[in-house]
Amino acid sequence: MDTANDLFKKLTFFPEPEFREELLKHGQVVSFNKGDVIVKDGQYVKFLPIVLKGAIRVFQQKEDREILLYYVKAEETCTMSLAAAYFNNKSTSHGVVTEPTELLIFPSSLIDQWQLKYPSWNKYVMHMFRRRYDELINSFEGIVFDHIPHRVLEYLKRKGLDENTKTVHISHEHLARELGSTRVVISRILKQFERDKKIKLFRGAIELL
Amino acid sequence: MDTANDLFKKLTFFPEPEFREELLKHGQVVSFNKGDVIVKDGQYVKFLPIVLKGAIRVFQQKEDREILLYYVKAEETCTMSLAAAYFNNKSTSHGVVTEPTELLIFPSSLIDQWQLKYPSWNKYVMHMFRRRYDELINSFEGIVFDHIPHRVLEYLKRKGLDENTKTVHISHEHLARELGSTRVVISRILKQFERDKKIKLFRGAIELL
DNA sequence: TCAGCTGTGTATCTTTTGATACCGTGTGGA
DNA sequence: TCCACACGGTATCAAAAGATACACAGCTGA
Repeated sequence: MDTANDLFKKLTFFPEPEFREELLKHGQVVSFNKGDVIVKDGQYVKFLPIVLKGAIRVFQQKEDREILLYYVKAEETCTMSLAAAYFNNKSTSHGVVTEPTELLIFPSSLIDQWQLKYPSWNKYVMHMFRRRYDELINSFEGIVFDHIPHRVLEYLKRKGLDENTKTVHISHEHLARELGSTRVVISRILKQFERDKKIKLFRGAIELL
Repeated sequence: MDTANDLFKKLTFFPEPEFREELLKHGQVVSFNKGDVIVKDGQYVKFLPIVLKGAIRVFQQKEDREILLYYVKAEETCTMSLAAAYFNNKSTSHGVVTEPTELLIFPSSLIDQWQLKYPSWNKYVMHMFRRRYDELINSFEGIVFDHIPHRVLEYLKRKGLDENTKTVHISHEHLARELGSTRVVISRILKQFERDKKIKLFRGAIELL
């Protein structure tokens, strides 16, 4: 079992000794459980998180639907929070923990100094921005070009790989939210997949064949 | 009539004298005409552009359709180029000039130094990333939630505002590309708008009422 | 144990969008 | 002048996705 300190040590992409000292000095390790809300739309971002373990689901809410932006996973940070913190803006997104999660959090006020002082941080930030942008383009592409059945299958496969399992635990309702569709449509598609022997359906779970 | 030097002077958001000197020393002003290709998918990005006047349309191409990412307008830079240059990656997008355009271009190799040396550049980069990301989210939202007619109207209104005119010069075909749809669909929708007295159609142009 | 909630299956209907095809009508250049 | 080509109108057909409604099963807490 890793301690928070072990996890911290894994952040090897910040090599500058001086920086690592600062990270330790100002950083604070905090734990969250599934469902905990990290940030809400409209709040100022006082702390910037780096995920040590677990995942944060970041999304925007419009009327009754939501737009999934990305998941912040181990070693990553939340670019929406980063930008909001950097510019002292309110958050425009929600961040919710989806599994037991440990975060390393820093006062937002440090960010702009780090940007100038530590090349590795600078690179890290650029990398995260680039990555999030590419992810969003990908989703975008998916919506524009691919039909929902295709996207459903993609989602399930990726989730299966990520969690290294053949059984994905998710409700049709939730799956619909992830893909920006509605429950009935997803149920219909999944049932067809089951008839095609591509998956097997259970209450709250889907087995990949 | 502004000279390129006048235009350069407008970049007041880079106040550091030392930085301005460097900008002048390494920067080069180049002109392009409508249709000129600035970057292509697969090319290395050797120069980073800041638009002084005009606009660059940045998009990705997949099979026969394209995804519009953004327009780089005056005082802006192209984040895709920036990221590609920073990481020495090949470009994954195309950039094409859509009107007579003047660019200030810099050798890509300078970017990471600037990031650390000049706070104003750092802020500028963060700002651009933030902005592009928000733009993409907006398009995303549009596609997920809004029907095409709504998006067509939005597009026309915004374009009308941008160019301070009631008559937008664009073909149905081109409009379809901008919105990721097809010509027939757009023609159908526009015709309906005309019947509803929302617009008036001309060959190659649309008047807003 | 029973009420109520969540999760799922399914039918019906409508709307939206896309695909294809065909036909005009300007327009600019040979 | 005439032809090729870009532009635009429209009809027809099909597919995709959403909305709504209803039924029923499993689970959970009072």
